[in-house]
Amino acid sequence: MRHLIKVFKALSDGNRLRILKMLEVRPLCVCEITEVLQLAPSTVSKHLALLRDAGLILDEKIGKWVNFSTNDAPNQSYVSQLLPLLQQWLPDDPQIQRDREKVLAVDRDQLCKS
Amino acid sequence: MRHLIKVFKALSDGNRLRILKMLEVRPLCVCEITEVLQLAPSTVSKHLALLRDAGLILDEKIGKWVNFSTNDAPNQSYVSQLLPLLQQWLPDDPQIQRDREKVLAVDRDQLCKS
DNA sequence: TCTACATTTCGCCATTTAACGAAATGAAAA
DNA sequence: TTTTCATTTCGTTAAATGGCGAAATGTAGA
Repeated sequence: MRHLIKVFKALSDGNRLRILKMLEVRPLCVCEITEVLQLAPSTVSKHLALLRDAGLILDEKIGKWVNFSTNDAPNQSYVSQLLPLLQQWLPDDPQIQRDREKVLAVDRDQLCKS
Repeated sequence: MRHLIKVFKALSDGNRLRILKMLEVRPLCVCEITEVLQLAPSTVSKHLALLRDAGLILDEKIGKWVNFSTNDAPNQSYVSQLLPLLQQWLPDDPQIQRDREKVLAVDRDQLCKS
């Protein structure tokens, strides 16, 4: 039960839901997510750690950046059944739509230097 | 998105998950749930209000008692897709199993007078 | 009407959570 | 090696959360 609670807790925050819906578009690094959510990098990092610990996302270090992506082939059954549901939810949410447009416009190399 | 967050928040507490799994056995009143969870009635009432506001359970006042039951025909799509998943989860959790045995043993008329 | 009692509401307290900035970490580039 | 910079960790603060007991609510039965 502990793991299930951890998954639901991870899903019960608006900013973390926004992150998951952004990652449906493509993998992202911390500074890209920071730009879209307009939060402090340390805050975004904490959200991502929570999502990772719940098994909802994966992180892969590539050079200077860490790429975060949705955990599409999870061995945990909770996540493998919840992620497809989440993918079909909130398609018309204006906040989510704005986030996704921003994701498409964001360029990592331009963004992260400033 | 607000409603989805409310549903996930309602699901992200151990005692509320225990309540939902108990209600899979049969409808229950506050004092029966109080007996199984060993919490104060006011605390249980608060948990139930949260689950009701999320659309996960229904309440029906019958005389002195209020019967709570899982919302099996919900018009909200989140709940209608999540409840079947929850029903197939945690079948072997020892805590959940103990709760269900207690539910079967509890007698409302004997219990609530004390 | 008066009493009993299941439930809810209110006020309070301890813990958790989400946010921030500053400092630490670690890899790439100069 | 030294600097740069993406990311994480740490410490702090304000708000949310889960718990309790006491008081309020409302219905059933005497």
